[in-house]
Amino acid sequence: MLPSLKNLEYLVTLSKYLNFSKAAKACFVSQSTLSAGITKLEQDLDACLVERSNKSVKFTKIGLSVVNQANIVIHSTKDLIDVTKVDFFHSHITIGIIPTISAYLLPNFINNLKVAYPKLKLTFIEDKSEVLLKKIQTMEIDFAIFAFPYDIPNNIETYTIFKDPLLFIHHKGRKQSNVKQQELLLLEQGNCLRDQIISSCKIKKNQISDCSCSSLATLIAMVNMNSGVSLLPKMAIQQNILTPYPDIQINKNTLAQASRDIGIIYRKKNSQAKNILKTAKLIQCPF
Amino acid sequence: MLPSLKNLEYLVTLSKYLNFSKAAKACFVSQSTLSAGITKLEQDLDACLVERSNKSVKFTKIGLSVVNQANIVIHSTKDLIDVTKVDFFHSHITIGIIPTISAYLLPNFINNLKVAYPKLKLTFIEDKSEVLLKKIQTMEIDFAIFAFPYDIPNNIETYTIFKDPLLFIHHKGRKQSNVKQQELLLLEQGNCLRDQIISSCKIKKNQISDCSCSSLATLIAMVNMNSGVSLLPKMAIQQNILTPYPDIQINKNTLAQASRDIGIIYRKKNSQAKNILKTAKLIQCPF
DNA sequence: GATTAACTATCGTAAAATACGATTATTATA
DNA sequence: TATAATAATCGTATTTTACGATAGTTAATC
Repeated sequence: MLPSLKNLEYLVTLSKYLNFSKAAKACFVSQSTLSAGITKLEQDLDACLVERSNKSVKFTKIGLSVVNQANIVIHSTKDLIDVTKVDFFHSHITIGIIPTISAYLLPNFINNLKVAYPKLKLTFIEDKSEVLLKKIQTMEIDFAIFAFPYDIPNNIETYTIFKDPLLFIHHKGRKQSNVKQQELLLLEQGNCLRDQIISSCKIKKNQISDCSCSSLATLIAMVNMNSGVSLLPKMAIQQNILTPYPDIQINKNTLAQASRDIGIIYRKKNSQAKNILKTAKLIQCPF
Repeated sequence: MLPSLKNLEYLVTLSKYLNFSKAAKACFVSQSTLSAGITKLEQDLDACLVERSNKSVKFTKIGLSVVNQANIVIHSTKDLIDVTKVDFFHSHITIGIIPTISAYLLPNFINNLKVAYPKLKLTFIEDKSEVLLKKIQTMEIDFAIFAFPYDIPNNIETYTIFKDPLLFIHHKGRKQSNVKQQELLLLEQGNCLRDQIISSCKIKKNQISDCSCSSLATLIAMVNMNSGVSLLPKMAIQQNILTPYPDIQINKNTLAQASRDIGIIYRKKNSQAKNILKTAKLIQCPF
């Protein structure tokens, strides 16, 4: 039978004092308890560990080996407690982030993290909202930087940090102010920004162009060619994403008040929720 | 608080099955017991280890670390059980032996041991009976090869193997048959053979020579010079110890029936007593 | 939207382990 | 022979552990 840790501790203490009463005192138990513990241990291990007389306590060879091994067991158990005391800010965390945010937020965020929590090790995973959501569920990532609105399951918590306006962009040669049929360029299906633009601006289906882009860069290039109009997150524009395209104009009034929310998601049951929020507070609005 | 080994095993099993009911079955306990065990473990460690839902069991990072460390603890506990299962005949034992026996008995004994128990490692300690007795008490040696009679404390067990006759030796030029005053050469005080000769032969004090020897070799040399007479263990003579001394004669009749007993001593409480006796049975009478 | 199936948590009770204090037993020493 | 030191044992109280039954939760199905 497996020995109990407590009895192993009794044995180790006894090996130091070689006296049941003194060892018992050191273990904060009665002499009879320690005596019974040692006896129990010998039964569990089916071995004679200690030879007692009223004048001396002698450990057998096996007893001494058991003391050595017991020390290993006790120390590795204490290590086990240490393992649980790892501080979040001294550990390694994995953060998900969607591509339409990543480039505009991360540089500053990483910087802030390095300053605030220099021991925190980071891994970023950039993927679509849907994929990140799954990885949150499977605990592959600790939290994800998301854009809302997004349909969030109710075991996931959200925390919004700031509002990111979506600004109307078009070629400077374009004169009309309303969006024509098939004119609105959007990212591909499955990209949350696409859906957010549609819901935020009450877009009609027939206004959306047949052609869709897999990245903002492509989309901007197409607007620059006057293949259509679109909306861009303010944080992207702020990052001078339009500098190479002097022919694109930003119209702050058309489709006004369109916006998405930037924030994080994490599992409601995550025991590190507080620390995750502390971490998320270092995400800065770039404008 | 220190976690219990059992609960650690529950956790490790749970990490394999990721299902409380199945893990419980594998541990041969009820689902409620395993559930309570995991909860208790989390309390003991003051950490969230597992996130349960009706649909899945997920280990937290800390939970996974604890599983790893728990494996170490459990395995080192099982090693501890192995430690107690060390077979006497695969271990290292230390045997005491007195000098007046050593040379005549050991070569054969060691040979027998090597054949019977090839894995048994041996250390021999050669010293006076008194010293060996102390080392038996302190468990420095497992048993000792002794010559009797000897005053043995009653926590020590004796086991006699054979009788070793003590033979009268004298210079061949010597004519008389009784032992004169100051004629009997003996080993120094403290050597058990001295006392055994005195008690076995009812020697009178005035028969003992003033001169005493510290080894049998010296004693024989003195007999060879006709400085006195003495008694020699038969096992020594058998070993051709007298071959270099053709002037010494052995008188088998004088002081006849003088003898010592050869055997072993060991602590009564020694849990390996049976194996010690098995070992001792390989000590052979050399004649 | 009710039902089912697959889960884990919880509750009450029974059994087992553990602890304690007092006592007994042993033995070396004064 | 008495004393002092020490470990074992005994009876009782407490704590822990285990179990079965039940409740509670949630995703999937009808």
